[in-house]
Amino acid sequence: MSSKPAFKRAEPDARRQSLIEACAAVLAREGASGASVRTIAVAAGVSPGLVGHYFGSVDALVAATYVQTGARVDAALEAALSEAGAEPGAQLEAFVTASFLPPIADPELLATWVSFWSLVRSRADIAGQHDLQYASFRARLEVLLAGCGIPATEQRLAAIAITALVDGLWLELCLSPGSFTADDACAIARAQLDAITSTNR
Amino acid sequence: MSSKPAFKRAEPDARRQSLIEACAAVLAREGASGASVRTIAVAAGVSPGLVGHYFGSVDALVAATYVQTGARVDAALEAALSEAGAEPGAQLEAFVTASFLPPIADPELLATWVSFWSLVRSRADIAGQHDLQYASFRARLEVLLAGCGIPATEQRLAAIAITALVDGLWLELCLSPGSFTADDACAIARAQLDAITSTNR
DNA sequence: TTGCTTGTTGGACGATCGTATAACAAGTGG
DNA sequence: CCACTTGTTATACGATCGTCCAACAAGCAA
Repeated sequence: MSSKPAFKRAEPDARRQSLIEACAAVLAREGASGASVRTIAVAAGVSPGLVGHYFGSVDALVAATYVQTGARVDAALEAALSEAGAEPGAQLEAFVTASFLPPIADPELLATWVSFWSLVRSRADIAGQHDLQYASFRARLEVLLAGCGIPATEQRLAAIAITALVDGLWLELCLSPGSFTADDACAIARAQLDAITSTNR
Repeated sequence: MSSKPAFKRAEPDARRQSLIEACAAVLAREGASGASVRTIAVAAGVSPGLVGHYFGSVDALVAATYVQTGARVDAALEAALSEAGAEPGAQLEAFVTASFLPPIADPELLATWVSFWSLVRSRADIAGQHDLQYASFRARLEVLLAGCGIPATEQRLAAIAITALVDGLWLELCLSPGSFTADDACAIARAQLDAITSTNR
């Protein structure tokens, strides 16, 4: 009579990935203060010791979760951009409104992102990752703005404005989902893009 | 030979206020996960037991801190509004750009606010206070927009857009103070207000 | 001064935190 | 079928968490 195995071994990368996903889920559900080793381990269906085994510490796991979440967002943005064709205005619009469409407009992803924001001030590694992420986003925006004919002297402020609007809409869509819809957010973003591009045409 | 008193009694309201201020300071410095009874008590210069005595629990203290912080922001916004004169456009501009001037543009206040955002998803009382705060802000904006001649059908989305931009600029001004200045934020906000009001003139 | 009220302290309590590690077992090569 | 490697579990440890409460003392009234 054979009993089923007590656990199943996994590829190191697969196990790391599942721990990261569990960490993101816990951050979304309970926030940064609820992301304990045991809670994350339960969410991943493993024992608490595995967190230390693969990441060394909880802080490192949270940082790795930020890195991989940022990469996932970047990939989704680039995918939306590549489907927009060659017209610069359409590219910019697709890049911006992608934040309000799947897979980025996922409430769980938004909530996880808010948790990262809350950690920026108290953790240097999270702050560093944050700066990288947002500098990259703004730089990408500036390239797209340049393609739309925005003068170089105005690209920086325009990129900051778009980033702020996207973040603000993303935030409120996460915290008060009842106050407006993703379609509202898209319409608002398109209006701002029109205002920016039409004054320099 | 008289020794100095071991502690000094305070008016209940004054003590409550100092605990709230200490809580806000800790939230700004360490985030929501660092806002423990002992840390807050040390920041306030009192013993840990006083938190339970005045607020019953740490959660209640944090909620009270959100309420009083929101009231402080509201008061500052109204003060900026009352100094703007009677012209509707100037009133709207003053109300919006006040978020990037003292006393609202205080890095510590911004950081405290981000901590509240991070608690919305996991705590019903914080979520309720958040909805009250933002519904009030948007309603105030809609009145000012109406005064500028914005049609009733467009007031809601315009208020959402302005709120999002302000929050986004506020957020990034807090998390990445080096990427742009408060003056940049004011200029961006003014540009958005011009875009909104000029299309309905 | 004396007594009373009560704001305040400081520690006890069990629960949970992060981390480290010994014991176990799954999967593989012989 | 048997070692052997190592992914995995489970537990131990000290620190810190939130809450509670008995004891203390500051300030006022008499």
